[in-house]
Amino acid sequence: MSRWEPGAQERLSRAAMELYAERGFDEVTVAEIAARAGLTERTFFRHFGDKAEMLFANGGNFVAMFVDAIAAAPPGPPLEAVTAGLYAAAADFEPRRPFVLERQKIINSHTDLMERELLKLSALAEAMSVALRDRGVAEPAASLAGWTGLTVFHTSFARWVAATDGRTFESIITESLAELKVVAAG
Amino acid sequence: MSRWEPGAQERLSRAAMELYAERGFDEVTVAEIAARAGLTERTFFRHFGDKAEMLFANGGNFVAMFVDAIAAAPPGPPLEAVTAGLYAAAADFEPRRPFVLERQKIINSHTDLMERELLKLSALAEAMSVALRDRGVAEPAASLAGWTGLTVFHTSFARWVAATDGRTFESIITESLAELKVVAAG
DNA sequence: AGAGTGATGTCAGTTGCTGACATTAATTAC
DNA sequence: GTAATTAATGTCAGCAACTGACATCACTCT
Repeated sequence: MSRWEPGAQERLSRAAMELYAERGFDEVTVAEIAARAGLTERTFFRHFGDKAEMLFANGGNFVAMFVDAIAAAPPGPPLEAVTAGLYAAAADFEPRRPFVLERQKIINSHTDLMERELLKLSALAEAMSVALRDRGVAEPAASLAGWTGLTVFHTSFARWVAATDGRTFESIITESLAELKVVAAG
Repeated sequence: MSRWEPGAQERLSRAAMELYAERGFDEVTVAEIAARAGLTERTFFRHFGDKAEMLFANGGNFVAMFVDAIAAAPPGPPLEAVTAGLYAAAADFEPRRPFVLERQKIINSHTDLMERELLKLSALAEAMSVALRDRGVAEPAASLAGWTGLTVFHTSFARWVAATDGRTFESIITESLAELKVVAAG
């Protein structure tokens, strides 16, 4: 037993998600989030660097999924290793669809949050590029493949979020990859 | 003759660039920028939406260059229209290299500025996608080509900025495009 | 028992940013 | 030619994000 209710970070996350969904990101103050979590504004900033960060706090796992899949992929062309990462992500997202949609609705409704998301996505592209270089892929191929992976992920994700027909993320990625090869061939 | 010195926006831009370069983005207050420009903090925010925006204020022209080049490109595969946009941008950047490098140094030194830059770049990718759809390119090919254009631009730009051997932006783009085709072929 | 640790609270302060209203040269309306 | 309007700026008051310094106190280690 500790002096305070445990799980402060979790409570802050929940409170923030609820309030953002109820009233919109910039209609909610940090003090309100903290109050609903039974904590103080100052404590909020000890757990999250800023007001937006809580929506991206588990970004490390996200990147690791891609990187691990790339590292574990059998030898072959870089885009195939990246593809392994894409499928790993799709498998992770698919069962969490309701949560992911809710979160994305919040993000898409506010520019600051979109900025932050793009920063995280660019970090993903760079991490994939590094993972490819670790497999011996030279520049500029590694960076191009990393960013191409991001292109496929990002456009496929948008289609998956918008889909109303229950299509799987995986099938959208498969289609996008095929289409990309046609487009890139010029 | 008007009541005040003309060119307030220009003065604010210059003052900000100087101060950001001298002391770093977040060591400079808006009040200081305004004072150096002979204006008031309140006036600063009438010209620029926020402290970062001045570094991206001419982003409209930038996007327009790509979009116009895509619209004007002869009929052909989408990636060739995008390529026309890339070369147009390279021609625009090349003679302004010293300024571009200085600006990029500031941006790369601060996360908030990188976020904003990525937002502008994603707007570029979306604008290119729209321009391609206007030429009759279907989805998802249009989005994939637009974001692939961004991939080539962004990675080539980074190499051009880092280059110490005086290589031209155009030659880097040509090389990146060739490499991209190899990578995407899988 | 005493010392130390770690998560939280308290408080005061800076700064980005906004709304409401005032000012006044230049312009336009009559 | 005077009056009304406009446009760019100034003044002032205030909110909310974020930070640093220091206090608290259950728990743990020695």
